[in-house]
Amino acid sequence: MDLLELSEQEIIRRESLKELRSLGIEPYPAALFPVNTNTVTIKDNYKPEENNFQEVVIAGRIMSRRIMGKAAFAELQDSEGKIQIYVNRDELCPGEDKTLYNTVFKRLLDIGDIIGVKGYAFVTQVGEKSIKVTELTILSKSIRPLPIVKEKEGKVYDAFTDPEQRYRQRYLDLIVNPDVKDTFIKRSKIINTMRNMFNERGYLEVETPILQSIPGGASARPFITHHNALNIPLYLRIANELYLKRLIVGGFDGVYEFAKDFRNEGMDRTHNPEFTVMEIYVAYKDYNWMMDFTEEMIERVAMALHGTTEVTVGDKTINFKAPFKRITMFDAIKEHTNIDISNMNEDELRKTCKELGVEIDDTMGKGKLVDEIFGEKCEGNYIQPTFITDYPIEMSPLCKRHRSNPELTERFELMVNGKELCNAYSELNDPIDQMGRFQDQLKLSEKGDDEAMFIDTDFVKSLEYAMPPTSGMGIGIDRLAMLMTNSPSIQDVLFFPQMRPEKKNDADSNSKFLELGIPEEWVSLVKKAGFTTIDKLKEANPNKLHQTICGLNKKHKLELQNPSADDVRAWLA
RNA sequence: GAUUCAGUAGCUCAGCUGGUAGAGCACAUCACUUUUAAUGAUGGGGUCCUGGGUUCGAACCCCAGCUGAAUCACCA
Repeated sequence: MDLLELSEQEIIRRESLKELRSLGIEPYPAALFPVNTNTVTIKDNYKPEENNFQEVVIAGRIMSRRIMGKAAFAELQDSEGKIQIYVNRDELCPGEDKTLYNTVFKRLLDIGDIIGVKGYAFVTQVGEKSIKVTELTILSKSIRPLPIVKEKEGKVYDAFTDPEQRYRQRYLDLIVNPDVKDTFIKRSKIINTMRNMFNERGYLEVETPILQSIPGGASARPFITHHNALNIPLYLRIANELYLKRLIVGGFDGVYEFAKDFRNEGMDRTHNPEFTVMEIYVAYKDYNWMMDFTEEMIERVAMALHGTTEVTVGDKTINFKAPFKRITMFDAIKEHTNIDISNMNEDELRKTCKELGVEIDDTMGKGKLVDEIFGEKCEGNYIQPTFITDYPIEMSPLCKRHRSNPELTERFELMVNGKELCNAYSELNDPIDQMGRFQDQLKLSEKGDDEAMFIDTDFVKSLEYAMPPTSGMGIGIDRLAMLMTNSPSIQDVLFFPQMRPEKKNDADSNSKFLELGIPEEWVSLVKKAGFTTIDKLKEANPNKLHQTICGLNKKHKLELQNPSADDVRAWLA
């Protein structure tokens, strides 16, 4: 790294690093550090009258410092929280040599450094539980300044808020914005709660292929890649449904997977190109059973996270207490439009869409028309958890026909806060019907629907060996996490949301500058002056370049022998 | 994809009608033994996102681009 590319603060920290080493202190020691407790345990359990926590060893990052002469306070942050430490010169350095306090602690350490301390708990005059430090070890020196966030009485000053920096440098976000950590701890708890419930019931957690030669199980545009050895295209999965159902054919009674799926579509507040879905399939069940199972699961998640079924989401309170409201799709449309579409044919549906002002196009079949009406007129109204049931058959090519109406399917979606959260079926296990439905998808595809499903003949073959009656359910984990943590954007529940790559530094390599006869020690100065490429340099005014780089030499006290104006002209010739 | 807004010091942000680049925190030096957004004094720190244009003169006006955000559209 070129010193001239660094800010003043970074240079000072690098010099501190050298000075530490010259004092015989390794800023990145190899040995373990024997931590015996943590900040929050001390804060929660220290009682001065019990005189406990009198030999504590903790480690963490220095988040603030208040130095006054022979005494200093600092805040140490570990994975659990923060605690104040008190460093007194004569307690840290009982002998004659006060270097560790005067030089190392006061001057060479910075906010952001990771240190270990040994000491004992006490309460300061203003009543704050603190650790008096008797030994101090540098564990890792930070050479880049951290964003400084200050806080007083719950009010945050100079918060680190720029979304671009927060997402690109999530580690900084986690260090300085403690609530962020909490969101991800909750996310993990959601998954664990679900996993525990499934395991209690004896269902098996499985893994299925992410690279698939036919991207099946959903309607979406896939990412495509290439396998060199096989010389075939492979797709990143858009769903894992067809593989999990093969496992039910294979004889497992319950299988589930927390899966990353990938869809090559737009990105916005609720869509990331890769996202997490949990899908579960249980043999000998139907979608009515699955509704009971789903509401129990979600209620349990809410209780595990919040200790109550009521969760605040934006300006709304959502109650996840089971049972949830259940309504058929046709009844939902009737409720919100006063129109009964249950007996309409395709032309009548088109007419109805026009009357309702729902935008449609010629590629849409009957199912898609119904879906459009629902999406436009109903979906947003279901704030409290609501099961929408019995979808038209055209929209659900993997779902079993309704037991009492062959135009419909035994399908439900769970709507919460106006958005779809779960999708579930009594799974289609009639292989001949399944093949016919795939062929209908092919027709839709020929009609221009670029999201119609591919035919997976191997999956149909598996059904021909007989799959037990099965119910399956999928739930978007990111969206569930958004609801349960009151996060308005999917980016807030993904550690590393997809971002456009940062623009590249287009500087030419130093060797190209050397070829022009520029001495090595001057190349970085030329770049610092703004001439980062040879092309830019060729257009430079030699006199101005000469003055600029000589100025930089002086300014940064590099004490190089200045080149003559003729030398500079020769570089540009 | 459309529209709007934003990009200035390590961080958060000012910057008037176009006239020498500003503050707080952070950093450096000094003072200070229980502070807590510590304090006081002094000081250093800038590719004003990038590239063009207009102008005697651009952080500011115009054009193009990059990145992000919001709204809408698309999308199980």
